Amino acid sequence: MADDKKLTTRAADFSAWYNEVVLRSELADYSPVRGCMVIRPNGYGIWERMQRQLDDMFKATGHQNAYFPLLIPESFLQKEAEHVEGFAPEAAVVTHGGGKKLDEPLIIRPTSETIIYSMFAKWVQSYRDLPLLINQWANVVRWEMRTRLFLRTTEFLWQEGHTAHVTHDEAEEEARKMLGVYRDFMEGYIAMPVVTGQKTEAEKFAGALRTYSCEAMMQDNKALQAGTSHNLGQNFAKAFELKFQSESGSTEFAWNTSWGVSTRMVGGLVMTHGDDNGLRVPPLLAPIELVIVPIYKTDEERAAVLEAAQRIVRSLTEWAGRGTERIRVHIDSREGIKPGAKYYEWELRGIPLRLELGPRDLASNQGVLVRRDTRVKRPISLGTIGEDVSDTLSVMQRDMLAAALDRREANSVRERISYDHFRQLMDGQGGFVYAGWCGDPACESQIKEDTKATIRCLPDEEFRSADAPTSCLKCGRGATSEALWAKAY
RNA sequence: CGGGACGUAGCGCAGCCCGGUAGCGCACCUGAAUGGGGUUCAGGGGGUCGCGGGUUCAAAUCCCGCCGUCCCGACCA
Repeated sequence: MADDKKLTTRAADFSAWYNEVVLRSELADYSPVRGCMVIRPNGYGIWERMQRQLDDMFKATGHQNAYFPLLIPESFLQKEAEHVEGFAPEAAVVTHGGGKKLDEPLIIRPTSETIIYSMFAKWVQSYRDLPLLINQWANVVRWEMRTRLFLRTTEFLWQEGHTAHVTHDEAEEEARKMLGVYRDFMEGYIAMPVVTGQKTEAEKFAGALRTYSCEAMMQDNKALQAGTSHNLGQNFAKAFELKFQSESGSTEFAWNTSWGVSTRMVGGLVMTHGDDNGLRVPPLLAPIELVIVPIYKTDEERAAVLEAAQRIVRSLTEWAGRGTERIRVHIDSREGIKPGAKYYEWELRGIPLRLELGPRDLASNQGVLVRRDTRVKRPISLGTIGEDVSDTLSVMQRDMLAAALDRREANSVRERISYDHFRQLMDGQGGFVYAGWCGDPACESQIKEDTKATIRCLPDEEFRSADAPTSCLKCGRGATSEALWAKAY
């Protein structure tokens, strides 16, 4: 496994620290193909748990899974003007098949609006066929200039929801509802607090009427767009003739939404919770919640400790205090590796809890439980280990969210500051700045040019300042809205 | 695509300036001891020196070309 004993510290260089944690905790590796990563079992285990939870949430809100083709005819992409402009530059194109040049090139999907709405058009005739609520788990390809493990890879795994509705308001409600589902998941499972809000015209999805997003703050104070939800209006319905007959007999175009989250969330997890000892995985997403490290000298002790460890595993997996969701536990019984080396290894991989178990413990029917987030050690009785472990995991899940929230608020600026002060801030420590905006795209792009900061979103009411800003951060004219400014990934 | 750095064992690097038997640390394999926070000793395996060409008696080293990676910009879930 890892060769160097210590991790580069975050303070020195966040990027180097991030890459090192991802590689050394065995979440992912570089692949032979430019910009594509290999997701290793440790990373895929976390993604799998994210998938399972989100999938349950999508089903609970009435959605069904389906699957659409990887290859999309080039002409499909061109049917929606803004969409092709946004995605053509980063398209990967298949030009040959069966040894012959294709009449029409095929695009490897960068997103599936076009192919999906072309099918929706066949499936929908009447208002009675609506709403149509579909989700797809898939891989997509976007040929980005620069890539970064999990955050921006050429190929990535994601989920894209696509729906069709009778009215604008119903589509709007759907887009909003799914944004809320994302927020619940990110805060409840990744323990990563987010600010929700609407994207500006400059930042919205190519082809959307309106885009909403979840914005999280990483430990270097930069923003990560962790999920988006779009009200597509009738743009794609018109491009693909997705029409239906209304109750009154008229022919109408449907209203669509699309929404997605990706393997980028794994990167967000690392940059939200990692520390100088490696990764920290929130318990609800950890493939293994508790690792037992046996300690022994003699063969007899080894036999006794391993036997006790197996008893604990049985009692934990049979413990029904969490209903059908059993505690995920692993015994590290590898020989020839000292316990201390195992501690470091499991800490690097971010496993939430460790149980140290040796002859001294067995004598008193206890073990030493160590939390990954705080690294605090505590003796626990083996008699009530199910309750104890389960409770500790719940506390950790809450504590990790609270810590991330505290950090975000400590690095957010809500006082009205001058543009000079803002530039200084963005040049130095960064962070989230809430400030007025006149609504003029010229101010928006000038600020981006000056500072590299962008409007992450126009925050939803819950996140807005108590005293609404009255003037624009840049030009001083009257503010039409409050904007969240930050440098972003 | 512009600016910078780099490519030598699985990983991290030295060697290159000044050409002459390819090295070090970690990891890996074998054996013994060790074992409550990164064990120790002994032995061992593993390399087309990114690729192609040139100069030379001789190239990891000098010259030319190409490819790739990373960092900084423009693009982005």
